[in-house]
Amino acid sequence: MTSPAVSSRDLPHPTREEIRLEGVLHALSDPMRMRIVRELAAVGDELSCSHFDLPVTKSTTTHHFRVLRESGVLQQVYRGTAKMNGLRKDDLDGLFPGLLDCLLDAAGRQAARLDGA
Amino acid sequence: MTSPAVSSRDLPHPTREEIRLEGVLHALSDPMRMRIVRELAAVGDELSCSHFDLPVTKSTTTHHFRVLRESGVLQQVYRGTAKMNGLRKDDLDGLFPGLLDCLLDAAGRQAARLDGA
DNA sequence: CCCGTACTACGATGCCTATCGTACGAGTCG
DNA sequence: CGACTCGTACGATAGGCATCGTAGTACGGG
Repeated sequence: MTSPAVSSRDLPHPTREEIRLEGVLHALSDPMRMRIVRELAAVGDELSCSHFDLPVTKSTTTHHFRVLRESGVLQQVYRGTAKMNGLRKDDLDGLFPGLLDCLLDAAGRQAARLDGA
Repeated sequence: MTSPAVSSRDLPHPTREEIRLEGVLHALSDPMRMRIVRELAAVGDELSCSHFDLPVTKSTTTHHFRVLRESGVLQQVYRGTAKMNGLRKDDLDGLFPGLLDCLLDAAGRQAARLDGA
């Protein structure tokens, strides 16, 4: 029960230079995907796909994670059977300083507002 | 040649409370629409639809302006035959402080980067 | 009143996408 | 090995959307 090795299954990621703002905004314009990113940011660590309990099937969950990865918002890596997901905060901050925090803050404000707080 | 009156033709706008982050992000995830918003922010004033010289037909331009209005990014009003467009900066800043400036900055950085500056 | 300008409405088209279900592959543990 | 878990692949479906062209409406000026 040592820490599980990173699998050789490779997942295509855009390089930092390939990340496009419109792609990031499109990825985050879906509530399900914004929810994933918010949870990831709140934890501040990598999370497995199965950690998320989304109101959609697993196929659809896989789809959303792929969109987030291909737009450059997440990095994904297999560890054993789990696929770990992490925010690409450094890359996003490097390209668009402050944007991620701003978006997360905006999402938090809207969530608080709509929850009748 | 007095200043042209505001027409009675009414255009439906969301109230501030009805504006949704996902709608705003979706609206700005289209390069044509981001271009419109950037130009509007740079001028800092209202502009008529015809001021913009976009590489699409006028039908498509109308469509993009409607998406921006219905998502709450723009306010539109007829003045004579012209339809004037203004950023709803106060409403957006009230809901999501700093977000608009952050997005504009991000778009500016990407434009500078891709223009080989 | 007629014309030109500014913008819209509508229909068509082709693509993208969110969702599902089922069948499958990769890895772990007994 | 065999069973179980995690996640993928593929096909289907339904809806959304960016784009166009054409025809039409609203407004202002001669």
